[in-house]
Amino acid sequence: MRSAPTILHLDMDAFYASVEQASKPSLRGKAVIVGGLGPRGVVATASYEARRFGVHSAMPMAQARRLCPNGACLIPRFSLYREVSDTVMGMLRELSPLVEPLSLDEAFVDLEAGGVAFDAETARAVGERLRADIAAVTGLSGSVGLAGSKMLAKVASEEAKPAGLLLIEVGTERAHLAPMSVRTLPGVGPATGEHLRRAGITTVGELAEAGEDELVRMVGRSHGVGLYRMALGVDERPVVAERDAKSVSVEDTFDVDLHDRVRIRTEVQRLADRCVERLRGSGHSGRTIVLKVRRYDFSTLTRSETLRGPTDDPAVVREAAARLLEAVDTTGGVRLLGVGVTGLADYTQEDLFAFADAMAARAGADDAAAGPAAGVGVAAARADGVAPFGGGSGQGAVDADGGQESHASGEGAGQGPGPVRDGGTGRARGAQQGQGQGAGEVLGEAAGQGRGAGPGRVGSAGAGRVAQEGQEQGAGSRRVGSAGEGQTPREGLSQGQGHGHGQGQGPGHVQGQGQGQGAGSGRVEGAGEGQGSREGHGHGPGQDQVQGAGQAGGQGRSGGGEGVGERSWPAGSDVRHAVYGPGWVQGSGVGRVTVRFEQPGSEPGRVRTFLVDDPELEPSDPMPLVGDRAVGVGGSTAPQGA
DNA sequence: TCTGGGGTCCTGAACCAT
DNA sequence: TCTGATGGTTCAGGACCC
Repeated sequence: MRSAPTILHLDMDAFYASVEQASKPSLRGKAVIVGGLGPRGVVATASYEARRFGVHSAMPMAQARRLCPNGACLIPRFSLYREVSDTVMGMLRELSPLVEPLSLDEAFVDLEAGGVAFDAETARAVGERLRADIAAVTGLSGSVGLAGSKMLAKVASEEAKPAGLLLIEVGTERAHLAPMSVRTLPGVGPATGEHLRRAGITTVGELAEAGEDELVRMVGRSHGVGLYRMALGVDERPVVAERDAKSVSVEDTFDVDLHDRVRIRTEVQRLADRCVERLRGSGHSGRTIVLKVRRYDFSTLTRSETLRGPTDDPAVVREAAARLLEAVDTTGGVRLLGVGVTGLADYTQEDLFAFADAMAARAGADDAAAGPAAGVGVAAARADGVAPFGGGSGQGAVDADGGQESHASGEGAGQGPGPVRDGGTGRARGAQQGQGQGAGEVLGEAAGQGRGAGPGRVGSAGAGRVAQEGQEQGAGSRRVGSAGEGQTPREGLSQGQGHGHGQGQGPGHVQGQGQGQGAGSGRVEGAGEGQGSREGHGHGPGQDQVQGAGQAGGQGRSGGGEGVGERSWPAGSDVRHAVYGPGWVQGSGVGRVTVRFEQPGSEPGRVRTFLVDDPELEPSDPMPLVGDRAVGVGGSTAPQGA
């Protein structure tokens, strides 16, 4: 505990909602609710105007709408919040090198380390000036807490909200905390709070009186000791500028529970890929793979597996996640799936051991796959045209995915020296030929042709070529790989057809062409390693969007069955109209979208309604917020007239 | 009215090695 | 060889935070 209140905690007021109000003049002074708009969405932040109706964060969005029917419900725009946050954090770093961000809207600053404050008076002056500077630069308000420790500084900023500053003098901590609820203390949530309440402890003062031994007995050693010290106002934790990430994870909650085991398996594969993308993006590899499953009754379970060494190989993570899923009972339905990686290392090593482990786990298939070979592989393809693994390799007929259901099929053939790897069969060396159903991953020196359904990966390492072509017939919104032939009955919209053709060549270099035909709204995205290009066009009432580079397979994400061929315009998202300029979506439905044309700094703008497929209306990047030091977003420059 | 997403930290059980 | 103590690691789950 230091002798002067020189630890500053900044907490931006209703951050996401305030950013929305700053960037949308017509919302200033109005109730704004930011959060997920789907059937299972929850409130991330509500403006103070909305809070007066009882809306608060973590509340189901449906409930928030009932409480505040006239509030503007908007999806979060994290890229914009991040930009604003970066600006604010930059201002904090001008005060001190020791800035510890806790989230986009919150941070500790050690003013003493920055040499800008050594006593209560100078600390208060710095805090006031900071609040004014933030308001001038971003147009937003923040609350500041000042104290001799992090815990007290945070308590102070919470008390100062909204738009205030509170300084807790050193020496007064215990008296200041004593009458406050135990829930004020960090680490005391609903469970611990209830636990303490049942023991007759509701205030911090009562917590201090209970004594350390009693608290340890009640909530365990670590928590009990920490709680007791906090109750006395003792917190020696330093402000730490950089903290290493300990894990990376992605998770998705589904609008409706998933029952189809094949679909669940594919979602896990997709999450694993996204997780690895993030893992690589952060420059990490990781050793422990974690699968998270939340079931229909909201019970959550996790399963994890620790590899012999860290990996950032998507195939290894996919396979580990798939193995973990096998041990989970999903009957009854699944509402959330997640894949994470922990035990991070900031280096990437060739994950040969882990790969060998993964292969060994598929012993049966391995036997068939070793050695110079000419063979046939069969990978399962799913009902919606997605094959988690695929391709063909090895000798003899193999089932690449343990014999799962196959409703769609394709063919793949490869030739040439070098390993061909797929999800289910292990490796083979030498001249090879394979035929597989589904789309998959072919690595190695290979030349061949493949046809398969669903997203997969076709890449070749080394000198070789992979050519593929295929056709797909699918229905409704779907995930579409580049190549394939199959019939893909789908849940959701069940009409429509699509055909895709792809061709690719060369190591890490794939060129493709796509054709789309039909009434399904589809979206095809190629996520790419290497280089390449794909083209696509569509016919009929629906439209396929094709984007992509590199891998011929790629990943696609469906639009979600909102109707045939319709573009989606989530409320709050930014758009630009060829005639009226920049604006934001106020609402959409029954084939129409309502847009308000305004921007930060302008007067509240006019509202116009368009058909959802109006060709003059395009999604766009957020506009910058304010002033000279305004946050630039998405490469935008000065505001442009509407 | 039905509960997001991305994290961190802690605890206890099980297992293994010494 | 068996048994018990001890400590490290892994795994699963819970609580909490923003």
